[in-house]
Amino acid sequence: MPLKSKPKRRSGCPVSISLEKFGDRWSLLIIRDLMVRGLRTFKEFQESGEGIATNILADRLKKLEAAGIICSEVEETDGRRMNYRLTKKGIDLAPVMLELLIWGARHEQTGAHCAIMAKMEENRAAILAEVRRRWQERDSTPLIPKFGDLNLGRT
Amino acid sequence: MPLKSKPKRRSGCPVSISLEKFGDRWSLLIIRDLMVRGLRTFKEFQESGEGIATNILADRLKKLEAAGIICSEVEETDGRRMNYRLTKKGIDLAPVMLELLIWGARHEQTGAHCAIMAKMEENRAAILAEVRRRWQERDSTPLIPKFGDLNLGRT
DNA sequence: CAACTAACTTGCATATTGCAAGTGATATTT
DNA sequence: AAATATCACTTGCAATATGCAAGTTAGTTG
Repeated sequence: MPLKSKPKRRSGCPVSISLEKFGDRWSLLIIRDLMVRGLRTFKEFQESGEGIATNILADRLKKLEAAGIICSEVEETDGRRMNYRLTKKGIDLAPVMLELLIWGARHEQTGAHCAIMAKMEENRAAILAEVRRRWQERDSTPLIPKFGDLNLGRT
Repeated sequence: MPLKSKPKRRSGCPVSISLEKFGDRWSLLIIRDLMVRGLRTFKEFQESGEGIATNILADRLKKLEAAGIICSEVEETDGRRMNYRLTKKGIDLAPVMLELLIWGARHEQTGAHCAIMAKMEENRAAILAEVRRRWQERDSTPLIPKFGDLNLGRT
């Protein structure tokens, strides 16, 4: 079981240690889906549009849970379904995610609308507050349904 | 030459696209070293303390340059030496880096001092301004020499 | 010009990923 | 109640990426 088999910490730098937890091609996409798209289940992540393989998805969910970034519980109304959710530690990645989003939208060809991005840069604090509110109230209606289509305040 | 051989974009999401550029275990560490540790050359990165292999380092430098995040030029005083430097696009990753640093320091066992981290959280804007100033003025004295040992304002 | 150094390459063993198919535990349908 | 479907994974295997040690090349120093 290749889970925590490599405890060799590269350095004491917080950036380095953070990257050991979620510095790969997939982890942050799962976190994004939990944070702003309202996805909760294995199947939903799988069909999220990024094309992650099921074995990798299972592995990342396991690692993120081991790292205390997400947690999981069986859905009451359906015993097969697992519901994943960000922990406090996980939702605290919101600022990282937001800055990543802003950088990408500014410097790469993306599917995000300029006007919306401008608004996000102006209102970082408001957006972060909204993300945290949704997390706390378990409000899983998507904040950013796919990409570029933000619903914040009045649409 | 495995450089831009995989142009399959996973989705139009800015986060996803950003991760395609530097979402691996090493790229952000190189960027960190350029941004706050004042490292410039291949050898310095290699001896940076994280233990990156030379082939991987060469590959990442090539990719980051291809992505427009860093640039390189031959040192005038020594023709063998290449000097790497962040571009504007690269220095714009400072907010991502800072949030990554803050998250890691808060949620993981790291070598960072609490008092300093508290200060960083309070003064995000000032720190970012300082990082940008150093970049603009090509001031490469390290802002964070190793880890946990910050020099900001008066020591 | 001989020794040295910086920045890479190369070869090869190992680890990680992607893909397709399969499994087992519920749930739903007939 | 039996058959079928769904969900969350596993497994096997080929392809890719990584880690490590040992070159190679070009420029520099003595």
